[in-house]
Amino acid sequence: MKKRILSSRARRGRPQTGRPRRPYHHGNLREAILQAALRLVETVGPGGLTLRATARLAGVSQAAPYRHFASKEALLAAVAEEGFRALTAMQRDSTRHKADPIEGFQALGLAYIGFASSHPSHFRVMFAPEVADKVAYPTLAEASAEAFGLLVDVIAECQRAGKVKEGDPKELALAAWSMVHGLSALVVDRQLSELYPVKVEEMARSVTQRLFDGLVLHP
Amino acid sequence: MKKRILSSRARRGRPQTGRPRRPYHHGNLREAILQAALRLVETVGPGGLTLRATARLAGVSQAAPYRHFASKEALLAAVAEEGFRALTAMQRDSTRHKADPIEGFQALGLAYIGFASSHPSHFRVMFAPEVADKVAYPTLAEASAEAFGLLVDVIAECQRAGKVKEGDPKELALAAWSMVHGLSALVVDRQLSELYPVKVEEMARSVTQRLFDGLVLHP
DNA sequence: CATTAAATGTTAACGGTGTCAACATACGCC
DNA sequence: GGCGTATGTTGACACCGTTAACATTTAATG
Repeated sequence: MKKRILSSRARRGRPQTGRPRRPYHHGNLREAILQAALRLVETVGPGGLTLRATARLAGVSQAAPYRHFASKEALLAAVAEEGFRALTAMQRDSTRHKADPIEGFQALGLAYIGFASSHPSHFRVMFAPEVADKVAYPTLAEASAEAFGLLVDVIAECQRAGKVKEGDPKELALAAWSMVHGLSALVVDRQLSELYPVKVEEMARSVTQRLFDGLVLHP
Repeated sequence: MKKRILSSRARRGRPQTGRPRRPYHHGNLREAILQAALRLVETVGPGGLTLRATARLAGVSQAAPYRHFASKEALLAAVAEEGFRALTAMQRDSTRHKADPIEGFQALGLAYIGFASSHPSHFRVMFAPEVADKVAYPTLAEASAEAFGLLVDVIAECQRAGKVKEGDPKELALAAWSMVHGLSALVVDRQLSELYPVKVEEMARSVTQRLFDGLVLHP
């Protein structure tokens, strides 16, 4: 039999008529912690995110997050998943009301880069090496696959309309994804800050256009 | 006047005729620590690198690295710089003996992706957000600029030979860099593992070729 | 060569971190 | 009402980055 020491400390005298005084059970801690992590990532960056700081921001004890996330990595995976869903939504939005499928294609790429440059830290978490074992987080893999699917679909549509060259849409999508992901990564990791004092959107348009038209002259 | 306690511990009896027994001063600790960090990064990844583990691997005390690197970030910056120099060398090698400048252009891209996929952790350090303030590490910025310069030069050469479309070489280089950097990042962050069970070099060839020829049909 | 300043390495400590075990409280179901 | 279980808290451990105080070696100066 185990001893039960240190029981029932500081019983509150009254029901505390003012505020109900944050009850012992939070109600929706998982969501609250996710939101706190989101906010922290956007402010201090992915490397600066701390499980303990997240708990403090959510107003709970240091170990409370472990009831909802198996580890810091799992929390980051959840943040990443949230990011892929937001990206997908933003991309879907961008293609709405585009008559020409080619315009939709380009809009998708611009939206990708737009998301990255407006939420750099969130973008970084989505591709952070700590969460690379996405097989361990199936819903994360699914969310990421959905974003890629959008791209494959619009390319196939362009091909049916005779606006894009033939070939496996997935292969073309990989080329397009590489391009916008590369520019996004360079922007997010501040690799271009002094090189090109140009607006990001301008770079994005230029770069995607180059991919559309090609670089090489064929006489 | 300060007390001098704990002085002169364990005087060695003899000059230790066998090995000279690692002297108090290492001789070339900076390089040794850099090498240790390199090895650690390649084994445990950039996030797993620890200043203390680096010191242990180099066989010195935990605080010794601080005589040569101002902080963990500075050590990472040195590792990154080393990476850019290795990348530049590998790229330079790849263009040697290429008669057609276009071939040299493509070889540069393939070498970039080859470096990334054969040294993924090192590649990640080179673009890690922790070292993003590259203004603080001028030699790092210089090493990275040199690699980009290689690309700009070969593009200008292709243009002079009438093999590549006109335009600011730096702008074209940005498109090319984005593409190979994007594919590299996706490979390195294992974003394609199940999507494309194809050899990386095959993907690299396909993707760069798509950039050369363009995606769009112009009737 | 003898002194001594500077460079280089060590030890010990501080606050912070991820994680876990033991414990406390509240919810929901019988 | 009683009780199992989910949820939250406390306290501890090992490890980390960083710094201050101290030790040892090298190099410069006479």
